Amino acid sequence: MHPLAPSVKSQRATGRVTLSDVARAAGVSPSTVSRALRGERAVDPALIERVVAVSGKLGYVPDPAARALASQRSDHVAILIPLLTNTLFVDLLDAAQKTLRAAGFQTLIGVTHYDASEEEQLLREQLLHRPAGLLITGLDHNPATRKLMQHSQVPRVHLMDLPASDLVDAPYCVGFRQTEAGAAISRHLLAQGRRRIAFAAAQLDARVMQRLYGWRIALQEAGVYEPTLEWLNPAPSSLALGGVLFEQIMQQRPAVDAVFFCNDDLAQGALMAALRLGIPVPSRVAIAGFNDLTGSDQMLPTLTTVRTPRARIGEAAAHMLLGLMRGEAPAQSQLDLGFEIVRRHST
Amino acid sequence: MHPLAPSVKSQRATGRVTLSDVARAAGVSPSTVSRALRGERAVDPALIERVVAVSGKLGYVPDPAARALASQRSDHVAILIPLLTNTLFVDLLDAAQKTLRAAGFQTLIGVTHYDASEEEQLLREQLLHRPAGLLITGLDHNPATRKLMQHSQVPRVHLMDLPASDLVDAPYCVGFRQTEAGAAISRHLLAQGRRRIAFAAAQLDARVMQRLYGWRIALQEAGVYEPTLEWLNPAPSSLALGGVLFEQIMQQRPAVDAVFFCNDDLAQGALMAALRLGIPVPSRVAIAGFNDLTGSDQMLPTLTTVRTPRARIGEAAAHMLLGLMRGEAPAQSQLDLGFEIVRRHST
DNA sequence: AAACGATGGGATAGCGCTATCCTAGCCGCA
DNA sequence: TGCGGCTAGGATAGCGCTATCCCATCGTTT
Repeated sequence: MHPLAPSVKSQRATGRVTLSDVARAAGVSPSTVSRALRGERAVDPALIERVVAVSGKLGYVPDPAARALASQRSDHVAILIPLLTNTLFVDLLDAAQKTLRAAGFQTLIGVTHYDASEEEQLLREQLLHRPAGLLITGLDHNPATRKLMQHSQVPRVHLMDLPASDLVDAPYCVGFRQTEAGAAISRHLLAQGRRRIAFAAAQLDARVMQRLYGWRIALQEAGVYEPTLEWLNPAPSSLALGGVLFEQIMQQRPAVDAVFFCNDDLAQGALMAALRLGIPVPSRVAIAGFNDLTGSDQMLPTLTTVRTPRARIGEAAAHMLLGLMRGEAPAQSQLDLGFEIVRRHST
Repeated sequence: MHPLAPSVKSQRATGRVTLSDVARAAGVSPSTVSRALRGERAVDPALIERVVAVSGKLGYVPDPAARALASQRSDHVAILIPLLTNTLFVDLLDAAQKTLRAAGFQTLIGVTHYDASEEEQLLREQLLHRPAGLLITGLDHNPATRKLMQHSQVPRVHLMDLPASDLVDAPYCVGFRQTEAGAAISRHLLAQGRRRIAFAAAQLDARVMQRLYGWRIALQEAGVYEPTLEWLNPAPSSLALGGVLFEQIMQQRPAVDAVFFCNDDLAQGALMAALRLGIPVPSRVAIAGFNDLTGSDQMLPTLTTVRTPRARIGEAAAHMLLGLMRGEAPAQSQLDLGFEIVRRHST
């Protein structure tokens, strides 16, 4: 064989098929292969075809580490969510991950456990990998976290939450109006003739507080607002806690004729407690939840709740992020996907 | 300033503090910094101290991409689990992730949705990133997946499952004996005087089938095994399906006096269905579940089940993997963490 | 006709590390 | 005294890409 026509496969120590191997086999320069494969700049269509064919034949797969090192940008997308035990976030995550994977991105998942400093630490670790994008739950973050995001210049989309008003420098976000949803379900209870409507919540994150505000607004509008009907517990949300809260409310405020729980797991726990205690729902007291989680349609009675479009939020946010990563400006920086009152038998 | 004593910070285009910067500032070679920081080979303790101090002062953080490219090994650990909607796997994941993070590893999570070819595809994508280790659920994988694992030489630990017998070439795994657990809960039902015990299952993965075998063994031992009492449904497991299965069983086999559901969500759905249908539990029929998931202690009646040590499995598997990645051989290649029958009021 | 920008290709210098080889110094031993 | 083996540091060649600069070839303009 002619010395200037080496064999197709290089004899690298690692045995990996590299971009140079493809270039040599296709008879073009590495630059051209790189450009052809990434669709960067203009490349002769015939060359693109040849390069693609050759790289397929050789089984060439780009090395993410080399790419990240050279371009200062990886194929990772960082995702920060509070919990994995709330199926809400799992649905969100699943949808986002699916969309991102299809576009060739790997997701780095960070679970903050509703802890701002853990969030900061996780973000810091994720940013080391120079993620191409960031999906982060909520809009409230500690100053260090905000600074990290600002400084890193990584395209990002916030999930679940929308800013109160249309600020000029508001970040990109996809979600729905938590306050309105809280008000809507409260108005539903009011429409059922309920007047002493309690609000019970745990895990008092920003979104829960917005639901509280919505409840307040609806009750104030109806002239039945009473501050002592707020049951706020900072502990993590759970079925058991829902039962406890419900029992407390019934004991301390027997006149309450409806309870709006900020999350379905609490409401489900309350329904179980009602069964246990023999308190008829909804005749004696109506119960409403939030999120329409798994099992809410299986309760006895079935649970009236607010269906939140978390899967669609995950997908839409991922799409918006993909656009941002390509350098496109999204049609709108805030995407409101709404919510839906699901009327069942508990109200 | 003397030309041979350049300023501490190099003027890289990226502005990043690099290992060379640290080396220059500490007056040693890059090799020494690299070794000192990684604890590789023997380095003079005084030098280590100096290097650590300097790198701290400069705010040096190693670049994972450069490291991965040079060493052919990243700081990622790939994790493959079937679902995120089953809290079982969430607990597993949370524990594993926590342990791995503490050791400086990033986790790449892949959700297979119980699909062998999706598992293969996910693994393929994850292997591109040259993970330092792999945690994978179960022991049953398609040939391509097995080949990928074999060929990649990535240290790995299998989760939840243990091989039937102590094979010589069995992979490392941490879990418990699913068959024994299935037999144990069945024996518990037998001990309660139940004789017509049905087995109801969905999402028929390998572990569910092992529980079925356990149930068969226990019932055969007691001489009450009957093949027609097996209710196997390949659909995904859910509360709703549990209710449907329970109703079918009660309708078609009214003499059944106990049902062992392969997962708690099915059992919970059955309990709700029983309430709805007015079928007294456990007096008319006992109900047992598996995994002791969230809410099982809140049911009416509370659900007897098998508590599985998934958090401990996640943690132990992560520790075992950390050892393997350091090149250590674990004390035992199979770690059985057992299970526990939780007797509550449904049996 | 000369000058010009636009187009599409190639050459090459890094990106920031680790792995490998090399070497100076030291000890122990014959 | 000499020599071999060990120890602990340095020098340097990659790892596999991308970004940048450069250049030849066009077609277009004044």
